[in-house]
Amino acid sequence: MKEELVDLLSQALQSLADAESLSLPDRIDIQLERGRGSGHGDYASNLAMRLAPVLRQNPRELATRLVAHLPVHAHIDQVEVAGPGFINFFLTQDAANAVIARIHREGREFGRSHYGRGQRVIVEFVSANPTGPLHVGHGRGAAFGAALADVLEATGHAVHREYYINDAGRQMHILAVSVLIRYLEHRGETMAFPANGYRGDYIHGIARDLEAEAGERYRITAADLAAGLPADAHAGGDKEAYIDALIERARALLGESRYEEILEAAVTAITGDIAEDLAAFGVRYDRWFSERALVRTGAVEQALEQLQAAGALYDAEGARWFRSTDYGDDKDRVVRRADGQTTYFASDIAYHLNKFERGFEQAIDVFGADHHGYMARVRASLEAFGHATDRLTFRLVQFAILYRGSERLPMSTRAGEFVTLRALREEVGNDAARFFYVMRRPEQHLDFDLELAKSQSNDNPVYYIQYAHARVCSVRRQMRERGIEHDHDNGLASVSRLDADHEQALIQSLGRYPEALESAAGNHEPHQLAAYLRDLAGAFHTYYNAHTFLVDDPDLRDARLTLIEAVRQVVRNGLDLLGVSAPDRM
RNA sequence: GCGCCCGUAGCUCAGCUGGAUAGAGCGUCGGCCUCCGAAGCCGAAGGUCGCAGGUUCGAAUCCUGCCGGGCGCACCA
Repeated sequence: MKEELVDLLSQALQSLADAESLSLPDRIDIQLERGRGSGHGDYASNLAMRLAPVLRQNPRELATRLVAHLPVHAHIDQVEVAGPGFINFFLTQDAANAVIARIHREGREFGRSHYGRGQRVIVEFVSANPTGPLHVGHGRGAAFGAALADVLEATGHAVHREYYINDAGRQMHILAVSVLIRYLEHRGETMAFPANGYRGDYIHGIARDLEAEAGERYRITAADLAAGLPADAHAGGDKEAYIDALIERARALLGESRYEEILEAAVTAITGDIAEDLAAFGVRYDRWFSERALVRTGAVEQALEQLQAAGALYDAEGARWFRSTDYGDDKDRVVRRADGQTTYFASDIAYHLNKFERGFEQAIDVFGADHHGYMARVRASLEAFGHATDRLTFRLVQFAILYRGSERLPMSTRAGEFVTLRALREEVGNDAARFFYVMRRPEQHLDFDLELAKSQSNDNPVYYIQYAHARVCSVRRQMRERGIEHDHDNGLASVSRLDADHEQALIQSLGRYPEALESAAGNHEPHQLAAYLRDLAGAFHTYYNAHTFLVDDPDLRDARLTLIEAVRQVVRNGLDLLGVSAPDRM
């Protein structure tokens, strides 16, 4: 409908220009927006106001003459010039009602579009380091990324969901020795735990599994392991130096292959745990992309060579640097350390290059807000490769702060007292968690109140929407109990009976769904969909309270039942994209 | 110090990429179940859109500068 109106306006404009021999600007962007209720029509255009200064004319008069040149259209009931020069379109009731039939015809497909024109887009999200279970902060990235991917897919993008596993580098070694020490403890050795180690309970679990599988295979004595190490932090030393020495010592004592086994076991266990957690949260991926694999295949070296060839690298202070300041970064970045190791950033460069080499036209990175410093440097590297930087979009997801009522819950990873995503899901359920995570703009800090998410009360927005769905189902059950038949075809034929204000408002709301979805996708803002669903549910509940559906008049009754079934369908379609269930009863 | 994000009702937030009287929920106050689920509905009170400039027909929205808050600024990942 929107497109048709744009078309009509441009015809009118042409016709007016011909009649008055006006010289129009080359490009005219005709904008149409939804009238926001109160008497401004279904659609409004500001065309006359935008054109008035260019043509040196009064906007209202211009609008009036434009309207006079508008072709007649069956779906337009009335056109009005209002305010400073808006052209307001009022659609006929038939045109508005047509959406009901369309919803029933398209069912689960209703709202889906080709807006994205099949564009290949890769969405990378969560990508938490495999050093421990996901915590509540990651949960937001998961829910947001999943909803964004689904929304993009629904609007005609070819979406690929990917998790980048940072399974290379120093932190993996810290993980390995953390597991090793717990393992040795279980075997009766005693040794102070490194200040810089991972002390979460899950480390014990991995150590125990390792023990069950391999028995004494990794047994070394604590005394051997501790021999010649510098002082750790609690002994007044440097925790970084200590743990690095510990890693070297462990590798030497165990030998490279046994050491690698421990590391492998630890990474596999944690990655598996993360994957299981996400799957249970309804978050699925097309691929888990390993950083180590990237290093192993030489992709990192290749990327560096390409940068070298482009003259973007230089050596200084014993290390090799990427001249990212040439591309807008604050400072240049090390890609190869003085010890010869490539950095995490070097892998990241190769990884992003790889995304485009795989043929994705758009890459979207969903990052935690604490990673915002990366945007400039990653973008810089792509620019150095000659890729258009607008092909890479970052979405920063702010932290979720947990509350229990008014009490703020502390969260810290290293200390091991963090709240896991799993614990959150168990406490409030997947539906509430998924919805709460995406109901706010991602840039907005999220206050996540556990009590509120759990409460089955009217201040919980998840239930409000789900309840709309359940209520329709309930009406259906009631109908059967009373032995009433719903003649769906008659309902469709009788939609003109839906002339009450509440019904028209509800129909209008239903008609907005495809646009809401498109806007959520286009702006990468799934929360718009959440907000839309709340509005739709609100319009439905209002209608429910104002009118009885199961009336004696069969035409009216069928029409109303057909209408609320359409509501049920749209609520369900929308919730589905957000990963929230649409229960038949609650 | 530099960079990114955020300041909208008492609280938590929308505001659709500049439009016509700034909207929800919670909370407060007052109403609605012999009627399809009250997990609901109706009404009232509550705002200088952080502050100051600028851009233009028009600014919560765009630009600049301040003020306040969060988060980053490693040859860690």
